[in-house]
Amino acid sequence: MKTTEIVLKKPKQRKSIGPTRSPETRRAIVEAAREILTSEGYGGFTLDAVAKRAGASKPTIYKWWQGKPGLLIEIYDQESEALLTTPDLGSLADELVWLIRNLWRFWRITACGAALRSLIAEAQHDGAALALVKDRLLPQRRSYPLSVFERAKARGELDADFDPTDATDLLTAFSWYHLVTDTLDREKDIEPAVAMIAAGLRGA
Amino acid sequence: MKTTEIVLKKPKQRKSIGPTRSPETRRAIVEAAREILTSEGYGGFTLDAVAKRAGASKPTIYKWWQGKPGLLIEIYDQESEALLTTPDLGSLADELVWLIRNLWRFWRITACGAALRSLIAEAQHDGAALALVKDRLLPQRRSYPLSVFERAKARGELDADFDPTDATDLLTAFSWYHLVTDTLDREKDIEPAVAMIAAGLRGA
Amino acid sequence: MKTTEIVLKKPKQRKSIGPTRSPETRRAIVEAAREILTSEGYGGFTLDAVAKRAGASKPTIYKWWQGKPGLLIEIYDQESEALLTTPDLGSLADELVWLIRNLWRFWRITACGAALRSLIAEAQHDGAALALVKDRLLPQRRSYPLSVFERAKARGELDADFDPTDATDLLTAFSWYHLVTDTLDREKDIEPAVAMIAAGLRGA
Amino acid sequence: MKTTEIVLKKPKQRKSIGPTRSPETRRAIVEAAREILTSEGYGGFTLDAVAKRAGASKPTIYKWWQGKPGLLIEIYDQESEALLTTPDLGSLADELVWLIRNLWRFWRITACGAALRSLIAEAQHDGAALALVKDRLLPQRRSYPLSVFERAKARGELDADFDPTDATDLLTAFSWYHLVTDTLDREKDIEPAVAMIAAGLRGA
DNA sequence: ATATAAACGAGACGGTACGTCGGGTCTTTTT
DNA sequence: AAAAAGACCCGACGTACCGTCTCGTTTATAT
Repeated sequence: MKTTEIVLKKPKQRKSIGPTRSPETRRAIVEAAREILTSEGYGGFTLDAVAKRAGASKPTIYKWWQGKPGLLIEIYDQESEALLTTPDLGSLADELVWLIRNLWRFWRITACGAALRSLIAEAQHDGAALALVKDRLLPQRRSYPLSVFERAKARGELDADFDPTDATDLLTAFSWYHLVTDTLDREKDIEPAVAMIAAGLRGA
Repeated sequence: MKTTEIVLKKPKQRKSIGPTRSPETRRAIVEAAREILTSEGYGGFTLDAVAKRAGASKPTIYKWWQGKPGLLIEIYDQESEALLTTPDLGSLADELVWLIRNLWRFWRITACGAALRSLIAEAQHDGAALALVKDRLLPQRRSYPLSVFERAKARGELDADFDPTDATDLLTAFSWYHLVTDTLDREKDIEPAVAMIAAGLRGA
Repeated sequence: MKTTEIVLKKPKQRKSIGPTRSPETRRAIVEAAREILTSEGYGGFTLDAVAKRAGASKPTIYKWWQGKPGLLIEIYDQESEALLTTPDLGSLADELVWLIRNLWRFWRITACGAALRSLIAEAQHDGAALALVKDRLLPQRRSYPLSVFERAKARGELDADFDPTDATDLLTAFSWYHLVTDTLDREKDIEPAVAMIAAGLRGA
Repeated sequence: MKTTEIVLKKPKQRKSIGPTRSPETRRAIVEAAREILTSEGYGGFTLDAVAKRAGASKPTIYKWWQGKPGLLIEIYDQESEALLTTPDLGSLADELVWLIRNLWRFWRITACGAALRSLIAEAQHDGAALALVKDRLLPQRRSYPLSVFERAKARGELDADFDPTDATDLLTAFSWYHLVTDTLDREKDIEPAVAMIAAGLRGA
């Protein structure tokens, strides 16, 4: 995935603001990383490129984010604030479909899809990246569908003591699978999969 | 992931055997790749290392396999011949559990787990690798659980016209998820997941 | 000196004609070598390219010409038959100027200039090439101006026992210098140099 | 020209000394290049070898010297400081003989002979190398015999308005010819050639 | 006021791997 | 017996990122 050199804007030079971390530099780096990730994907996402675009220096990036994975995590964290809460649609299955479709669209539109793909790729050869994914990303992601399951319990679709962990993992696996095979646009696959899982939950 | 240089055996030099592809060289290269993948993982899997260990030349590798992804696919193809057929265990759920457990063990024991992890990683920045995965690997893998579903149909657990595609993809997603998060040893996760899916299938 | 792939004509495939050297193959190889040398220069003159263009195989080239230098020598030998004999111009200096100008033009027009440049380049790291140049090329080249010196003796411009070796070497050096610095078009440099040498010869 | 691997000393690792070019690295690279050139000649002079011996990295070499020709030029420049000034010997011819003999010895003893041979070889297929030779090397070399000609003018051997360019080029050609034919040890050839040229100069 | 300490841009640097090119050798097959 | 074909190893090429290491500058804080 060779990428052409695209320089959208000349970053203005920042200087030290004394012995405190510069929020401006921090913002510029994350922003540059996000832009590169969006426009070039994982292939063009090198720290050299990020530093250059941000008008920052590589040591600064390594100091605060340790490396690629840390920076990617921060991007994911920041941007995932924008993930919408699932509305009450009357049934567990409908809400799960909505939730996953929303997640996929979020991944496609924001830099988070590319960030997560990159993280998964890194994690295959970098133990630290894998640890970050497991310790920082997954717990957070597990909380995303919690309200949906709570509502289903209130509705009586699920037992009150139902543990959503396994179901959540299965849904995550399903979404990751479409992410890494670059098939997030196949939204029609969502319904059958959710139907299968939802039926399983009811039956359980 | 710095790795120490491990040279197990000095490969003898091969010469050309005329205007035909040397099966010995081919074997040596695949074997070397498999060994490196097993002992070093994706991090140490460089074509330089493979060529050196195989006593082969990089141009030969690029000529016949085009690059890393092609070589990885071949390893996976070759080795996956050893995947066992699932025995008749009396129920769909039991057989699916057995099948997935067997797949995970196969991934852990052979080089195929590392190969698939590497392929998935490559596919995140290399379109050609992604295409290989989707066109060469996935179709083949979809056929793996076919006999299990056929038996379930014969048993009456599933309708005769049941299409196993969605269920297979979900099981694949589940396995890939554990692969890329390096949690193939959590076999206890298999049963709940399969139970959910199997219940969904019955309910459908 | 990156060169674009130029294939002027598709060489027809020749087959073995039995236990005799094929004159057609020989011709095709030399011709292909000459063409590449002319159009691409030393930079594009690889045996792979020659073999491909000639529709021949590298082993055939190595068998009959041993390698690049041998092939280059043959090209030079063949083509240098076309070098004109210097006419009687009435004076040694005039004839030497004519001779050198003719040589330079010959180098520029035919493949021999490029061939000699290539040979000189090869000879800087390849002892065999150097030996070929000294043993096969130089003696032959020394004979080129002989008739001019003979005429000068007859005319009385030189003593009867004059040995032209040193003068010839100096003229050769002068021409090689312009060859390797790619300044064979500076014909105006010829006269002053020859004047200097001719005056020296008279004075001697 | 297969060469045996000779490692005389294990180079100590250098680190960056900040955003300034490290003179130590520079020195180490030039030194390594010089050593390889001296011991192996042009045949063994690869940038891989230079980098390895210098304990430097190839990118550093390419960054500062662009490639082989640039490095060769620097070696020549640095080392040619050691060229001796020709003493007053009373006659132009004697001084020219002394000068050329000194040059040849200098070429034989230092790495400059090999460097110049390499440069000439490179220049036959690399336009940039040729340009370097013509623009950086030749002008400098033309100045070498200037003082000799000046003394000859003072002595009255030459007219005050004599332009030494042609004579210098002829002498350069003569020396290059012996360099590329690896006959720098034939010092007895110097006198006749110089005699011819000197006589020509007087006669002019 | 002044010294200290931290943050930062800059970019050099060693290192590893990349993917490619050309050289020279080997063996099978064809004539 | 000779040639065509092409596979093969080797070594070098020039480039891309990686992660680290100063340097010099700037500024808030501690003296």
